[in-house]
Amino acid sequence: MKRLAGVSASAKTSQASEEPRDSERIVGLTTHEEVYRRLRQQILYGGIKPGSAVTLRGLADELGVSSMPVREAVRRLIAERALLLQDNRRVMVPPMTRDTFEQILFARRALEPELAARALPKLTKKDIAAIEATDMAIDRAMRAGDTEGYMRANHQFHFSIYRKSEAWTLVALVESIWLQFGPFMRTAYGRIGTSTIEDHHEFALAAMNKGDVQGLRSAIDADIGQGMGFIGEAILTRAG
Amino acid sequence: MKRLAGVSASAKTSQASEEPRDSERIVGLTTHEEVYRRLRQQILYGGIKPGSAVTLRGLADELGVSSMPVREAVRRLIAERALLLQDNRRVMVPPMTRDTFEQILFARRALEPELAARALPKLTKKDIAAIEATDMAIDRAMRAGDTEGYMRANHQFHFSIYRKSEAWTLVALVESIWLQFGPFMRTAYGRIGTSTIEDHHEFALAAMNKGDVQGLRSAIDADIGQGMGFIGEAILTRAG
DNA sequence: CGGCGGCAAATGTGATCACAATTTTGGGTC
DNA sequence: GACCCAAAATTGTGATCACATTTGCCGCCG
Repeated sequence: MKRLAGVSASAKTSQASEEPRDSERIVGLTTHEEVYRRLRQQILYGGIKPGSAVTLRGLADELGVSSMPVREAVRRLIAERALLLQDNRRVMVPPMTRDTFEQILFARRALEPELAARALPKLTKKDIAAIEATDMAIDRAMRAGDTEGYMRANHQFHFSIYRKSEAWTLVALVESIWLQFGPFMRTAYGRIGTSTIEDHHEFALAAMNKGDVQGLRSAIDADIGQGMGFIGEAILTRAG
Repeated sequence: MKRLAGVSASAKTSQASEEPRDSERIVGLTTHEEVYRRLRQQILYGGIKPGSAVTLRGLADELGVSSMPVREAVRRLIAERALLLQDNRRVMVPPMTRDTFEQILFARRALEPELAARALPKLTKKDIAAIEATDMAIDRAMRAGDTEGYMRANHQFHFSIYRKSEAWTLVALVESIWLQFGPFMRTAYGRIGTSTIEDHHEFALAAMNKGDVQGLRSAIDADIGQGMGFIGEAILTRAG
């Protein structure tokens, strides 16, 4: 088995050879790891709508693997709170509530500025240049109205900074938090559009170039508050 | 199969009243859920030493279940960072490093005082009385040198407060953090003994009785700083 | 006596089957 | 036409088997 090669997000897959192609034996990725990463991306960038259900056999058929790796990947995502195991033992993308949203906002402001501050002394000129390039990609996606591209680039912008802190324990906490509001973010942007977004990345980049720790903290905090407030108002006015 | 506790619930009807310990609503327990909770307790209260390896078949034989539920439980604990999947694909209790320890300390101080503050307005007289009783259990365990009893009671003291906040997203984050330093804490206390512990629970209780939010925040923060600093110095001086 | 190679045991991973519980569906009654 | 109940399909859970990789042990050769 182990097809899974180039299956696109929600599109129906084209029939491929059932032979296990060992072309990518270079990376020692297990099947459930691949399934995990694929599902994770779909959730993180809004490929699956909040409230929609996922089934083990459904995912297994879609990805061309047995249900075994899917079970492990789904179990892992449930533990990370990216998926929700209901009392019926059915699995769904968790719907967002006002309470959850507010707590996520608090946790982000408590952790992410700190991560940025820890990363700052370790950022090289090349790192900052790469981050600036990512920021330009964000602008391009925003102007093009490419919601998924925006979300990917925005995620990369933040975590290419945070990862430089090498504070893996805190980074893992923040990654788990992002997984929880990903689908929700997509819904918000999909409804409002990306053209009206105005982030604080310029201030963050300026602070990075100056080595201004406190300025970077403030910029990240402001970016979180602005972006989350933006999408928070956009959706939580109807249900939460 | 499904031995596990001498109770062979045939999964047909909901067997009630099995575990009076952690009072959670346990009705439709699956096998992997039972395995998960058992492993979780062992890790949280130091039943397994940091660095020691666990094997799927070993746990399965020990608990009298097949490897299937163990795989799911272990996968879940890996996702929660309570266990570590090494490159060899072997699973172990993560060893503590100075960096990880410092990040856990930061995250605890960032989140737990807030949880306590959110819980305070929802605490009834009866809740506070129960928390005081738990604190007395802590003292008893401390004087008796009962390390595991102390850890259980201390865990209960903190989380019986935090859970009252009903901020489940934040509580989940903090639970994940506790899972990560549990084994380590046990090692420290086992080496030093519990008789020298001096927590700030009295101050916390006083603040709760007065409804003093800021005082409660400070007490929890001090309790974290003191306790973590204590065990931090105790061990990280040798390796980390 | 110590390093080295190879063979057996142990282990993680994936697939498949069986079963219980839930959901869905279809037909029949009022 | 609405409601209800039974049968069928769907789904999650657990067990077992097969296989590749890793670990550990033991003897061999230097």
